[in-house]
Amino acid sequence: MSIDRRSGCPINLSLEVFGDRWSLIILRDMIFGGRRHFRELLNFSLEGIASNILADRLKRLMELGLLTKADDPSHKQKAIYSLTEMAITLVPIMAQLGAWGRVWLPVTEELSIRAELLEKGGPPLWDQFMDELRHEHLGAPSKTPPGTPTVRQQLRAAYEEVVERKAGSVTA
Amino acid sequence: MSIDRRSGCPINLSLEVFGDRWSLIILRDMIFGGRRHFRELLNFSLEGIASNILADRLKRLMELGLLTKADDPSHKQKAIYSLTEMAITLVPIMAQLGAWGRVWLPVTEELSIRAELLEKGGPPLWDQFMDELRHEHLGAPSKTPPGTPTVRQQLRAAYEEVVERKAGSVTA
DNA sequence: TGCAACCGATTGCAAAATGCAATCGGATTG
DNA sequence: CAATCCGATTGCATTTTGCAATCGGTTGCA
Repeated sequence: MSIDRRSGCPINLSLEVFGDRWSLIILRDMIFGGRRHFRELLNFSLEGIASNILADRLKRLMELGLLTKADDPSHKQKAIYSLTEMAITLVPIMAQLGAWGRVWLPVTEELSIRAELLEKGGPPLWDQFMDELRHEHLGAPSKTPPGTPTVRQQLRAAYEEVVERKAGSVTA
Repeated sequence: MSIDRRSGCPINLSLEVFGDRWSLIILRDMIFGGRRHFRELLNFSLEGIASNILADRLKRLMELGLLTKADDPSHKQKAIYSLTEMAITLVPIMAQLGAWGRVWLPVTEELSIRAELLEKGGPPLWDQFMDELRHEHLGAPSKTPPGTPTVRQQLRAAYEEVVERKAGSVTA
């Protein structure tokens, strides 16, 4: 697939890649949620994506060079989707989108804590995260010293802490 | 208008605001192109937006709080569209989108020079630009010392320099 | 060996969004 | 007073979206 080419403007071309309601959501779930399989993306989707749309977008994202697909050696039917470098470098865009949404839109606390952390961490944290994604998806050597919590672990821990605190304040 | 609320995730909510092919294009033309009138947005649109879609998106962006509309005192039929603070703070997102598109997509040189400048300038330049937009659209006092070229002037000059150079290299 | 659960999709269909072309009534300009 | 410009609106065909059901094959378990 090649994109429309309405114009050669970088913002326009970026919009032609993910100027729809689902492409960036799928990439978000892969990047921040660590999803790698079709069913994970389908069943754990917060927004309730339909299977035909998911299939269509995965295909499109592969054709555009943002994802690759490989067989899962442990299961003859399973496919493993991986982010390409092109998709991994979306992290700063995701961070800015999250930061903006957190300020201006009716976000929930538990779903925005990750955006807050990512914003506070700034470019150094984004770089560390991208490095981890390269390790996870491209097999690149990891630069983070062993024992250090990964960015995704930090984000997950913060999320769970909020969920727990909110649950506690109701029952306590 | 209130958005769909598929989920309270900031990235999802941001996508519900401008996860379509035109909303961000219109905002881009207002932010970087300085467009304020319906006809300017319609006739100078690189991507060729249709008038019904433009009308629909302007209405939607107003309902979402990204734009305001006012009468043009010089012409009883003219409406002046202004960016709100909510829209002005999209500048970092625009910059990141431009930077990413410039790397990964088939941009043209003259249309990506502005993205390059914005990327090189980084957050300090974005802040200066947002300050100018606040002055232009919200009537805020300008912090930039008089005599300093505005960011939009710098971007425009760079664009025209490329266009001129490319035209020269053909005829020379 | 049988069967339920799971795998990545595909199909059919209705509803909504998109995009194009023509046109609206009023305001302004020459 | 005619041509042009103003911000839209209308009609209509095409495309995209989203939901629900289902596909053929694989796997895990009794």
